[in-house]
Amino acid sequence: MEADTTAARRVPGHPGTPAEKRQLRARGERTVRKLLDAGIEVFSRTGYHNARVDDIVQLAQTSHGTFYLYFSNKEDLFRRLALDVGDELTALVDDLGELEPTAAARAHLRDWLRTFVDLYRHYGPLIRAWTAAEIETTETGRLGSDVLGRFTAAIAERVARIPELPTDPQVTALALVAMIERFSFFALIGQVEVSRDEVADALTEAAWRMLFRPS
Amino acid sequence: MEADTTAARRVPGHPGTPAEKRQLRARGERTVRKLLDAGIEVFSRTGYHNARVDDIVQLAQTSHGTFYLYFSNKEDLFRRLALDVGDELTALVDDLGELEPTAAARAHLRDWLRTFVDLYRHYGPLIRAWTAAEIETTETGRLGSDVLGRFTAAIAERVARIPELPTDPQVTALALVAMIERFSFFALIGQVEVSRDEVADALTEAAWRMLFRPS
Amino acid sequence: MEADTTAARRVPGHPGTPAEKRQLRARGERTVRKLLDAGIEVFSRTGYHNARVDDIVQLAQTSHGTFYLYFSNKEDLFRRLALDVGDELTALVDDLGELEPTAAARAHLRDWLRTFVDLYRHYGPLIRAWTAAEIETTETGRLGSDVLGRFTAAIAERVARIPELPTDPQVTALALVAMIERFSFFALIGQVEVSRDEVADALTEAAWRMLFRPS
Amino acid sequence: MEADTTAARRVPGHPGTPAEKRQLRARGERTVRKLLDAGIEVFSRTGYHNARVDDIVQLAQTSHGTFYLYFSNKEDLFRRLALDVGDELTALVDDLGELEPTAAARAHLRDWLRTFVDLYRHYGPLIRAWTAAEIETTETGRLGSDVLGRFTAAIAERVARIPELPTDPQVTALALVAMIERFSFFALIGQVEVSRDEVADALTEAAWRMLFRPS
DNA sequence: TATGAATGAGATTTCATTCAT
DNA sequence: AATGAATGAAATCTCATTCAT
Repeated sequence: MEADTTAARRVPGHPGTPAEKRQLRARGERTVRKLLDAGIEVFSRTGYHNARVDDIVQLAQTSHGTFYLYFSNKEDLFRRLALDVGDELTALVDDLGELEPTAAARAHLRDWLRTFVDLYRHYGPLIRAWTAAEIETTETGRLGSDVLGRFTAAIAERVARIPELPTDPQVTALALVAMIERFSFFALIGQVEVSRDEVADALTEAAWRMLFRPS
Repeated sequence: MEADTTAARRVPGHPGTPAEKRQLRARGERTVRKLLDAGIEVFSRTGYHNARVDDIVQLAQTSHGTFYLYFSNKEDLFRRLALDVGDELTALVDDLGELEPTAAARAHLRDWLRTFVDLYRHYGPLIRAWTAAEIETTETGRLGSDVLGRFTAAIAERVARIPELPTDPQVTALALVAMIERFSFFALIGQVEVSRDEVADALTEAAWRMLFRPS
Repeated sequence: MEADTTAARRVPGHPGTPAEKRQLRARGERTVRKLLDAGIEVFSRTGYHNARVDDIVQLAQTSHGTFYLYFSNKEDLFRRLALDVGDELTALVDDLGELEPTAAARAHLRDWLRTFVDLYRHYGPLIRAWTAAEIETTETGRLGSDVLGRFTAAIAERVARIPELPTDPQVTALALVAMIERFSFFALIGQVEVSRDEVADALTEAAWRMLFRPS
Repeated sequence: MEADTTAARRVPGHPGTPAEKRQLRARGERTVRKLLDAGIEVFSRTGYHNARVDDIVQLAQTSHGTFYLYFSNKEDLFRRLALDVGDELTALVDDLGELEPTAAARAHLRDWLRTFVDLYRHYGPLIRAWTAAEIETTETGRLGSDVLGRFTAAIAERVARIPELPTDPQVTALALVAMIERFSFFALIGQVEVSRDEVADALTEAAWRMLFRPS
């Protein structure tokens, strides 16, 4: 088992060292990845509070000790996942095009919503955990609000450029986000029997009606 | 002095056994009421999972023993509250008038949404706990889905009577409910700074736009 | 900090799940052993019902947590001990020689009864707990009956080979076992002041009289 | 509700008073009787420790308050029952005739054992609870030992009058009692399938063999 | 880097007993 | 004489986190 390592050390000079170190680092990274994935899975299945470190560790096929080697506690793991989601959502919002009453813009919105629904399928449970607001009212709780706030703000910015919209862009954006998030959730838990595309279509239609008068 | 408490000892009180079985006198009823109210308050403040029976009991100014006299555990209390909410929501939905493109209907909807927002302010934490899906995926969890399903169905029924609406009434209703519920939530937790009436107005506007073309 | 402990939350650890599942290392095994020994000691001193997990844990010099790492509850520990006793009794019964009206056989029986009395001194409290029938009328309760049944059956088999015995071997064997067990018990709790050897002698004499006519 | 009482008080002089008092006393006695009977039943079913005051009270169709009106606690009820058993056993032992190697004496013994088995059927669980020695090592615990001691002593007295018995009468008597008690128990719980009379016959035969050489 | 074992604070739950009517 | 309600001490049990190897 140690044979390879020994062999590597035989190589004279530094060349071998980095490689070996990189090897170890790779292993650690793999472990972290396994834990994060397990975290998503377990949080999804049971929610933040019912998730036990033990469940995560078992699914990741590691030990408690290892868990605390990489994360300072359960919330820490959650926070890292939340940051990931935040990044994804931020990236996503950048892809959102202009909101104009054109067929092209509408098609673009539909595609964008499809991506959102996919994202929600993967990370939804985390997003819900934020909004469930049951997490200790600390940093992590605010983190969720912040991400959601930025997400909404970015949309509001687009909404603001729509002429002749009587309502406050902030409020309209929030109504949109609310609908999109919750509808995705309902679709996810099977409250309504629809495919990913149908969800996106329905949301597109609803959003379009809210934003634009018919020509 | 006597205290054998093997867990397996008795069938672990199917939730609800205690209080539903016995015929309560006035005093008992008062106590149950106090506990239920304390439950709402505590669940609101800290969420379902962070709520400890101890908190509820303290707020209700009774003892642990008394709590378990009437409820078999925390979830049991929650279930009873959830049933109440279900009743209130069902009652509310009956008050929803026809959805027609008239000023009167619109005013009625706005009033109705105000009532909803008030209700949400009182019971919101419970509703969220349902949807957070963090409660054991048992009876109680389904209870939430059921109530929400009935609520949505009732709205769908009204929506179906609107002529010339291109989208599926079920889906439209769900989009509406999603928006209403989540927007109320965002408003409640202060994600957006708006009064009860402003929330109702915004929701009315958004809903109206989704449902009706301008004359 | 995290401490949601709704009882219903997990299937309440079928007794035995913990320790039987995991592969124990030396240290773990030592701990289990300490707990089992402490269990015998505490059950002996105070009886099954008065024994608190706390007592066992203290005597074993471990913590509550550790106890529940290996046993799902008090009854689980008891069950494991009962299985041990069952094994010992089964092994003992194999050592019982033929029952013949010879001096050698009688001497052998006396020795055998001495061993039994020793065993009873060690495990008696457990055996009594079975028969006290105070333990939940479940698996564990039946366990006792089973072991006792096998024990009696093995003796009955020997008895059946005695010629000219007018009574039913089964019944005779049970009468013997009844006498042996209960007399040991009386001796143990000091109902009668006799040494281990005196108990064995008395039982031998009584048994011999029941089984054989004088030559 | 107070009407009758008032009416009774109208009757001049004492005549009415006693009758009324006697009435009340009778009611109280009936309640005590109900509680004692319920005690036997519940102790029999579940043993001393698992018996909850609540079970007894429910079976007796009274309330907690009433229970503590007549008994100072659970042990008190048990003690009163134990005293009853003691009385019965003492009475029974007086009926035991001489132990002589005659057919008449043997027949008498068999009848006596039948009575014992009947008694055991009714009070056995209490007797076992004594001997389980799990009751707080107080007065009540000793009570059981005492009764059993007297019972054994009375038998030892008869045994002592048997000529040519090589073993100590005390020890022999105890062996007899041990066998009788435990065998009855085994029969009671169905360890062996025998009728009351068969139990008595088997015990008679075994006892006789222990006490007398064949003529 | 990894791990199984151990810990103990904190939550839940039971039930004998007392209280007020 | 009777009762339903309330109590709280004491027990059980869980699980996030630390430790020793």
